[in-house]
Amino acid sequence: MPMAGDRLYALLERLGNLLRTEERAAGLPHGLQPVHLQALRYLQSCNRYSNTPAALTEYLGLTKGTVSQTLLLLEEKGLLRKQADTEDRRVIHLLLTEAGRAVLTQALPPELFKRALTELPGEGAALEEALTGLLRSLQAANAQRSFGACGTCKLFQREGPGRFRCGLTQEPLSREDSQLLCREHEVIPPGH
Amino acid sequence: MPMAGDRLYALLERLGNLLRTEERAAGLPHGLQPVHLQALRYLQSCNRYSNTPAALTEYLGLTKGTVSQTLLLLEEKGLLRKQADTEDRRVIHLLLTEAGRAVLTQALPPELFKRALTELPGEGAALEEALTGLLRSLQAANAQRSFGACGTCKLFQREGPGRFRCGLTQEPLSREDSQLLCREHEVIPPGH
DNA sequence: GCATTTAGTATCGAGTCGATACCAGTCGAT
DNA sequence: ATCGACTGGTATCGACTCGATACTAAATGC
Repeated sequence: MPMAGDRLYALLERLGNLLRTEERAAGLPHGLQPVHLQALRYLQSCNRYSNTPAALTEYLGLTKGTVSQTLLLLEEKGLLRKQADTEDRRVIHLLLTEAGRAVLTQALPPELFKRALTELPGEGAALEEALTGLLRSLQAANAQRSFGACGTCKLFQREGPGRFRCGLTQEPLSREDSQLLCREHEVIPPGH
Repeated sequence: MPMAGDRLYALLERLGNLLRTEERAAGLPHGLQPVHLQALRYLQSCNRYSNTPAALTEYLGLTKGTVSQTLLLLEEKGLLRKQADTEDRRVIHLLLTEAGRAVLTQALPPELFKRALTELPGEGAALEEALTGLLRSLQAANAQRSFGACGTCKLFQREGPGRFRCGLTQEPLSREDSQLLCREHEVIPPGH
């Protein structure tokens, strides 16, 4: 007698497999593996504090050695370039090149996925919310960072229309900044 | 400007990665890879027509050569045994051994996942339905089989309380049969 | 009977991934 | 100011996945 959780687990696993298969196919023309596309996509949507190998490692949930290899390949293909940090000389920033951005817009998100989404009954908002909750629970259980958008962070401060500030670094933030993923993101606790 | 579909895509991808990581950890003590656990789980929940290498290949979305290797390893570890079909001597049936079942009950579903699920606001039923719809769309777009439970098939016939029949093979089905996954499963079209 | 299709296996190479070890830079404590 | 602990990143190695290709054997269709 399968419990309810088992079905949901199987469902998520199957969806994950399908997405991986699609990513594999999407990356094939460029000689890229699923994990390469994921790395590029992260670098496209993270803020300037979170575009380092260490942050990417946490995001992907892999070891730093593995990620280092991935980055080597992406650099060889000319899809990103490395830039040393001026403050901390151990840190390296990863910047997408034009070629890298071109690959992304061409390969992701898969066309099939977008089409399937339009046929979904009802708005995707509720689905998105439920999945976000599940992801947050799993991340908390694994002591993982949440990597949410800056504007949804506990430390995000509104100072006026279009004027924001990060409570951690005290830096001012633009509206574009507020939509980028941040490594230091902290979920706002449920009790508002 | 990220569209709504992009966020959902990223969400599913991240959840998939997390589940893979957990499966990796769960299989490690047994020397098993994520795909091995997935194979065992499928064989546990499929019906007697669908426990063949070919069916598993379609379910996992891999090539038959790859799956053949996976099965070789599982057989060496004594987690499943192969049984030749009596009708068609090309086909082989895959049966879990006691050891195989033991691994499954021990390793899956991950404890962390179950706990995270209990904290989900509202029932998981709606979430399950939405994800099933999405999965069906993607499967249809990829010309993939649905692998649904027998009792949800277009060809499933009810003949009385607890008495069912398969419209394809014309065989009688028990209540337990009706809950198993079938390779020949066909989704009931939306218009009821 | 002969060609075609289907189920499954064998082998090879590219590439992921974790483990381990290592180097360089930062930070803190005395 | 030097020592030690820690952090960011790289290098190397082995186990394993996965697709591609080629192959055998059995069923099927004409």
